[in-house]
Amino acid sequence: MFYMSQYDSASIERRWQEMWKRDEVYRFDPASDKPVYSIDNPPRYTSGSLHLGHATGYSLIDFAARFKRMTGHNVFFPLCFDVNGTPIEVRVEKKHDITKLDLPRREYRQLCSDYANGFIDEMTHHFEILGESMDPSIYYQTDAPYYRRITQISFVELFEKGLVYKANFPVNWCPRCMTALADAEVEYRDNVTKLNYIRFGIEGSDEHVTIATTRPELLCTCKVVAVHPDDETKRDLIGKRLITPLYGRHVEVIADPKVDPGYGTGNVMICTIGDKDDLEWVMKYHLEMEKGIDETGRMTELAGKYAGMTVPEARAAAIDDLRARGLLEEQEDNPQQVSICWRCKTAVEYLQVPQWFLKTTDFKEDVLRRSEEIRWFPEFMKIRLRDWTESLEWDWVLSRQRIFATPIPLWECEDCGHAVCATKEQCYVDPTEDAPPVPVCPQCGGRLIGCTDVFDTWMDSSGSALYNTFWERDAELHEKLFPMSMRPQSHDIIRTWAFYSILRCGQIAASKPWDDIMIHGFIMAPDGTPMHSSVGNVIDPIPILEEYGADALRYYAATCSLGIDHAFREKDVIRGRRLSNKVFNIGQFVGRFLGDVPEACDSLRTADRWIISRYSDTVAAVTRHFEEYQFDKAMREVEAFIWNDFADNYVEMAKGRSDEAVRYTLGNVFLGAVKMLAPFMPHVTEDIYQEHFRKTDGHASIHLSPWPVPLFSDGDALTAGAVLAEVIGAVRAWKSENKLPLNAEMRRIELIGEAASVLEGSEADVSETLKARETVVVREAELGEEVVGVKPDYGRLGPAFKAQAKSIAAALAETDLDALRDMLAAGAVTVGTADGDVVLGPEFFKVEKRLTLGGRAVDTVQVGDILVAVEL
RNA sequence: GGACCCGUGGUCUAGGGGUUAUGACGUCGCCCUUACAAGGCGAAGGUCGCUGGUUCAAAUCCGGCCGGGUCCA
Repeated sequence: MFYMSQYDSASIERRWQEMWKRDEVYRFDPASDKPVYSIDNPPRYTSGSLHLGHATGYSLIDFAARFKRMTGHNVFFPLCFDVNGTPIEVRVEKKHDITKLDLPRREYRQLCSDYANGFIDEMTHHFEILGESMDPSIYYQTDAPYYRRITQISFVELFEKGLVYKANFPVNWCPRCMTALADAEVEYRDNVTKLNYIRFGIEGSDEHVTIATTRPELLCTCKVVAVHPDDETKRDLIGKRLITPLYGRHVEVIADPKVDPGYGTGNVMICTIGDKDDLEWVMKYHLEMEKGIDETGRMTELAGKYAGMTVPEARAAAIDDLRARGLLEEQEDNPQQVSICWRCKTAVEYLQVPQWFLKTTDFKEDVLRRSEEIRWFPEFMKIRLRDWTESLEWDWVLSRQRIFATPIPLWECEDCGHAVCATKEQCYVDPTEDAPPVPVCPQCGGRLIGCTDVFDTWMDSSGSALYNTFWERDAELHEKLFPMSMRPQSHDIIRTWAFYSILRCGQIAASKPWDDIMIHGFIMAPDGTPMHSSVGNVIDPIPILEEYGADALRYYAATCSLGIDHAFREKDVIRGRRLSNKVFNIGQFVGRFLGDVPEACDSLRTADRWIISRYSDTVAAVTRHFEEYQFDKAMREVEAFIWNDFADNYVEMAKGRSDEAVRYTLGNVFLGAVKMLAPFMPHVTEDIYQEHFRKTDGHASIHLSPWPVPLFSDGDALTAGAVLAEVIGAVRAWKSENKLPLNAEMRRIELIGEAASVLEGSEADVSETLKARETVVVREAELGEEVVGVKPDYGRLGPAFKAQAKSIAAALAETDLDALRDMLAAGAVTVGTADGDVVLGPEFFKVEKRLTLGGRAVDTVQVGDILVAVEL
């Protein structure tokens, strides 16, 4: 027979990937009676290139999917893509050098759609070569009418429940994208700007007041000036009126405790509006809102001579004019954090624009309660959701003034502003093209105009648990599938995807969206810093995949524990490749024994009972780790078992055997071990299964075969096996120290002492493994027993004597070895402490003995209480 | 500024009250052994960030400090 000595990942992986696809191995069966395990899989954003973070993240999800499939579940794991939103628009605008105003909506949308859809085939292929077991039979993409229909229907329900309202309210506005942004879409960037000290005249006087501001261009909307009420030096100012420079407007001075007297001059000009503090004051004092900046980020007519300038231009011009008139006293550097758009990084302004809102703040308690019903992995990530939820002050701005997203299914009356919502039956509907459900306004008979706003893309995303469970598509299936089993996602989108999903499933279905949520971290560059294309440290996973194989990359993914970020470690991929190779080679060797594996066996040796017990304990531990999404622990456990216990120890002992017991043991243990590895390394395990086990185990794929169950765990065998491994290890070390090859022949091994009796029956295993002609177990030889050490067992003393343990330990430390030895030989040790004498039985001591063998020309190795005599 | 996570041999990492601290990578030595040299066996290498406290007992629990990270203001 021809054996490949090296595992060739490339050809083997391709072969099984093709088989899985052809045979639809991962197909979800809607008609099945098996318990469902459903995954609210993150639709991959159609941005093209595969990032190492995606490769790792989706592999973690795949581990859960494959495990659940093998434990008898009907797994729902959709192949899906997120095709929506501003990032695609940004790229398309860049590519074609256009803005959203340059093209009819339909054409603009088509450009985006073509661009994004062009990536889908390649991205699907990426999932396949990573071995992800997503099911194309339940495919979806978020820009499709069938998906958008669900988003719209859910909106119709919310609208009908009175949870949607339109308000003229200041929102975060991105002047580049020309759209409103939710708080969650705003990022912050450190920036240094100038703090400008500007003179305001005092009404009816020649004197002036100096005010420090970073935004002189907003002088045109200055409504009021505030000082701190406890600021003695400014008490006289309160109630007076000041004259704004450049504009000559008269504004009142008020006292407000929110003013920081230490910042600038302690005088604050309040404009409508520059930042969140302004906004707070606007609300508190009901200031009239004036719009100094328009939707494109340019100054309005209010700004007078600066009208039409961009914000930075206007700021520079205003400073020049102030300086020219002697109104600018000084400038100093002012570090600040500027709000920026998370998509395009443009500075965000607060603008008052009519927007559609979903009531959110009323549901904070609701979200918190439901998040308690969900099992979080890791648990501490729940705190992030709680903190975010509790800190929310505003409702969710649903509307965006963009194009490539789901249209808001509303029409508004041209005359009275009354809003008409689409009917559920109409959806999917595009109000910019389709007719409203009623011909004219039901209130005044006016003409209805289709809404041109679209939804925030989180409105689509947060409905994935509803879409996946056939909500409004198939009532019976929905009942069966909802809530879903598990949501996997990264920690950065807890405040968005997780939060909005919980919110909306609560509002629409009065339920949590899923039972479990699994949060993974990011993959960082090898030095631990984030990967950014601008830094040039992005690692492309494809060459890694080609060099080491998908199973090796997946091994790396398995080492990434949940919840925290991980630097990429190529050495772990290399380790993964070694493990693939190792397992493949074990398969080559063990395969020789697998022709005839007995159904049962009653002639098991100690070594067999040992490895079966170790195997059974491993199955139990690994299963538990999988249930808790602790893939790193599961992987470590499986790897250590296969490599150390099974290959290094058991297989070495089995080499000289061919009996029924060894065939039974190798067959069962190896099959189960390979199955435990299958979720992590689907290719090499499939290869071994197809080669050696398919006929006997009887399943078309290892991934459709049942998860292993423990056989038995025999405490005595575990102890004996550990001793056996220790003895073998000690003799190997002895050979190594004596510069002997491992396979050096030995005449005789004698295992001496009471403790050696556990190895009775394992003599052949010792001989065969260590190349000894003979091994004997002897309870008594001409032995001398010498106690070389007596140590108090603090692990027993502590619990037994509690507070007294310290003085006992101190007294024992002063007692010499000979005295302890003599007292122990007599049965008990008496020590004097401050509280009187204490009598300690032998159970409180760890006695180190050395056995001696008189008069024989042999080398001896001590293994615990066993003396190993080796004779070459 | 707040919340959360993390500081463990040269590097990365496990362990979350019990006295001999896990493993990987790297280093060194030996070995081509009826699968695997991309392997096996063995060795060296750590006062578990610092500092108080709780406890009979702390890498582990608590407080403070230092350092790194993430999310948010």
